[in-house]
Amino acid sequence: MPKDKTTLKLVEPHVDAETRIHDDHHLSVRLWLRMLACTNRIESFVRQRLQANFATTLPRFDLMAQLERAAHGLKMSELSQRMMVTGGNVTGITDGLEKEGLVVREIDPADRRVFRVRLTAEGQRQFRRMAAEHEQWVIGLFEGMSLKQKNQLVELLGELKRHISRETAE
Amino acid sequence: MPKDKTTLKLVEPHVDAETRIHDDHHLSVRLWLRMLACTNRIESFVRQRLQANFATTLPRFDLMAQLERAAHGLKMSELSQRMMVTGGNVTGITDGLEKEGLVVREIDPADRRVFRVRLTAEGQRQFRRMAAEHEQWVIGLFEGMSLKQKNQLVELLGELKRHISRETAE
DNA sequence: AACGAATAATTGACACTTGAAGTAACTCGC
DNA sequence: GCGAGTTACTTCAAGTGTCAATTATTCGTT
Repeated sequence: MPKDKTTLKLVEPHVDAETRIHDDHHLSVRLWLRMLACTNRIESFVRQRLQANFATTLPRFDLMAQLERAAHGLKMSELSQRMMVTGGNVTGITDGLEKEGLVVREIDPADRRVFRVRLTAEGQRQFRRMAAEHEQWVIGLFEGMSLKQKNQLVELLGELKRHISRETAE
Repeated sequence: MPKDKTTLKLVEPHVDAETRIHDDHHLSVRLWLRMLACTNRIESFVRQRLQANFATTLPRFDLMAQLERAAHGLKMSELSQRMMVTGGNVTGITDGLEKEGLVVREIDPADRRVFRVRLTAEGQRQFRRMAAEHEQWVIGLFEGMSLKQKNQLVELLGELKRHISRETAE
């Protein structure tokens, strides 16, 4: 596990992934890099807060978030799908959380290949504390946007997501 | 380096980071997770294409992209800023690219602490081939969106980026 | 000129991620 | 019931990423 203390210094905001753009680039590329820049900023902010306030990481938080709403736990493969990462990855993250007593692997009597992963009581407790703060961070980051702007963004991104799904489905 | 061949199988599109959302979540959190889902899809698409078509990776591509527009090369620290990653990271990626003869470290006579990193001729050639394709991939992914929608998104994300910069600047 | 502080880059420890290869368990058709 | 193919999970190597500590150099003050 990493350290408890983090400086929270963010990268210089004046120069970033988007700064490279010039007029000769196409709109789509500019859009993509701007989206990437926003996402990276938010993500790195959340990572640093999780590290500083809870000594944990985004993947761990993400895994616990998936489990929190699954009353009967999730299979490793379900976790892998929902987190959009490979199975080998889930194994490692689950190992870590299990070692700290935050989740457990339970054997599925119906199919002995399967593990059902569940939050422990302690895991529940910890996750709820983190989730509450996490929500406040996100709300804070989007605070400058009006309700209308946020709704527009949700709409447009929903549209984008549909198109991308088609494009990347082969 | 990983293998040349990639299956290009993307994660099942039916279940992803956003699927966890329910009505009781706040708009900002929903917005954030939707943005993250879009970005992750695009990023993983681009990664897989870079791997499959050029046997390279996104960080390498990113580093070369920074250098391409810098006639006199960039210092390691400048690369670090523009790529929004730490210095130690840049050292490693540069090592790899240098070993493959795509970039060179040149000593700065004015300040002997500094390396100026430049693309080699071979690096230039390779990058230009990759960049051309990369642009087509991105254009393809955003193809379903109208010009108006794309412009709206660029605008809204620009707004968001400004707000985030303020929030995360401490 | 010499000292201390600041800066540039590297290194090492650790975490996350992927893709490929391996093991165990299940399913289906015969 | 048995063999082939599939599925669930783990393991491994290589790359990416962070932070903290180290080394080398430069700058600013005295």
